[in-house]
Amino acid sequence: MKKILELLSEEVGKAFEESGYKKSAGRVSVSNRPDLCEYQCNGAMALAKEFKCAPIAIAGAVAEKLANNEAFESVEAVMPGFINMNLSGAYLADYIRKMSEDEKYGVDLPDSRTIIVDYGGPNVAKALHVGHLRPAIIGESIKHILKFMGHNVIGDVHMGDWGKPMGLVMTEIQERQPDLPYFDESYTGEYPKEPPFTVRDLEEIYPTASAKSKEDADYNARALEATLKLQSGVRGYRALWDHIIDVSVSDMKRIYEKLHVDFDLWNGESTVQYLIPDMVKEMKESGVAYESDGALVIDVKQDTDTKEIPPCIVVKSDGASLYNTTDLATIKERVAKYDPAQIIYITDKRQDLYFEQVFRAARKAGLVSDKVTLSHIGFGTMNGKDGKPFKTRDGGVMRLEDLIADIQNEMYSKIKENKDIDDAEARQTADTVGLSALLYGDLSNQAVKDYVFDMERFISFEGNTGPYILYTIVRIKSIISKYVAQGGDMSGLKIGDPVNASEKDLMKALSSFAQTMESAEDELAPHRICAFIYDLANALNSFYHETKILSEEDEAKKGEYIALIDFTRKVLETCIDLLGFSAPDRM
RNA sequence: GUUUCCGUAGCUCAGCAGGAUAGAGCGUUCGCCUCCUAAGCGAAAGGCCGGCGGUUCGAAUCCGCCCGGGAACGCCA
Repeated sequence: MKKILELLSEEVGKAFEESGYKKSAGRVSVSNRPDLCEYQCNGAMALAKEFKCAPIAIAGAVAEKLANNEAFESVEAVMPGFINMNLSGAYLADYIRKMSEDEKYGVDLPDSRTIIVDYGGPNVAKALHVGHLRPAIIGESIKHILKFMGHNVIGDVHMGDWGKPMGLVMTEIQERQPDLPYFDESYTGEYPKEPPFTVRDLEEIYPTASAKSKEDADYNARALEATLKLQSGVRGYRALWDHIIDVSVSDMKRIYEKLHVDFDLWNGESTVQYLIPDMVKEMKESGVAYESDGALVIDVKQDTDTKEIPPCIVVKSDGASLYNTTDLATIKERVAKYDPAQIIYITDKRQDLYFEQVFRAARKAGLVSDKVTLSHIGFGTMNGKDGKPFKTRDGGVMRLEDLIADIQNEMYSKIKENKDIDDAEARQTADTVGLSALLYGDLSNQAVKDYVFDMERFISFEGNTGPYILYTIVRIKSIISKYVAQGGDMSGLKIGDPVNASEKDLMKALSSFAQTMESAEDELAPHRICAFIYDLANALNSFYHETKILSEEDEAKKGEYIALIDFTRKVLETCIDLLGFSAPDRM
């Protein structure tokens, strides 16, 4: 079904045409002067020069043609040449009714593509920390948005499980337990089933190893050697690696679940090892890759470049593969396995240049055709209140699990302060509302920008926050359950024509859902949805205050109100689901 | 140094296929609960949209040059 702005633009476009101008001048937008009108068209002013006449004359002629159009309550030409319009309540309500009956609430799904979203990017050698928050929740939301828009979306966590961090961890384990059979290359027996470390150990081993490698060149060399041994398939190293993966992945799943983040694929850099030798061989044979300073590289410079783009290193001079190698091989695998129309990478924006190199190298090496879109969404940093990257109170890197727990605990205290409810329910509500605070606080910002993590602001029930949105939904749920308890029947209720300004405003807010979803998809921008539901929640709350719903004496009108707020609830719940959280029944 | 992203109210952020008086929230000030959740609603105050030029009838939005901040720039991811 068509979007409201499309429908209005068509009407106005027709009027332009009838007046002897081009139809495209009739583009209608939401008014930026709500005090003057609801919708506006600025097309007359653009035409003035071409037709050498005053824009107001054109606007006047067009407005006249629209005078009896049933879509509008009023159409007015205003100096210097604006066409100001107010919608007829019946027309708007009719649109909302159709929208509410549509499976996708009025969003058209013209094409369905296979899209792979590569997000999360945790490293199995390290515990998930705050730096893993943004890729997880932005990616998850984008995945939901694309699915809603009818695409076949595959989310891949794409773990870092094959690079130097693995070598570092193994080296440190060897330091501590040199007698383990994994390090004895003459050992031929079965390796132990139980891992020689716990998740807690792992969390501490990597930072220790990483620090040592920076100070101790010999240690660093051993780590690189261990990495290479793993990659070349030395049996003991593979067995130890399996333990690391098992321990780490089950812990990751547990934490991602708390964020409602769910991956379709738990692949990693290691997944595509089998493709690397042939891929590298082909690159050499075709001549796209050549040796430079001992490493194998692909030139990715282009004539149109405004800067020097260094070549993409495919194989390091020591023969080991790296991030680039596995990413290229992963592209090859994804194309072969899923034939995607698009692959979207969600990472820190510092990797912009890196992805530019990889994308170019992939195309140059013929790994993907030009039909496949390769996109990189680079997001900014989550900062503390001091404007610097977020740290714990003592300056360390905060574990993701602790961050989630902190916000949920804060929310718990807040709920207990405000309401007298039992602990179990408070706890559960706090988890739900706390998660909304965390996700909304992040996703309501444009992804590329850095943002300030401000616990107090995020958990506030006032302003543009997750809890405010949930509060609005809970309010609706509460009215509806009272309505049902009073004997009201939800089936067969229909939205009526608006009887007051706030009801009409609520409908106008609802009507831009399709527009919102389209821009969220085009721009891969969850914050568009946040802006939309914030407006919608405001419109609902204004309506709530001006309209007595349950005490409405006209039963038919009461039913229409209920139908309208229930539809509002559905739209709000659809949207928060796209953001990755849900609403409780009470709070 | 080069490239790139960002600079909007005291604070945190929207707006950017150019449009009429630049929007929210927080904070500040003032109203509103005999009534469906006041964790709410309404109102006031608060701005040379980093600066200077250009394109245009019209620029926060497009272009150029500056200034300020972040980031990246061959064997990390």
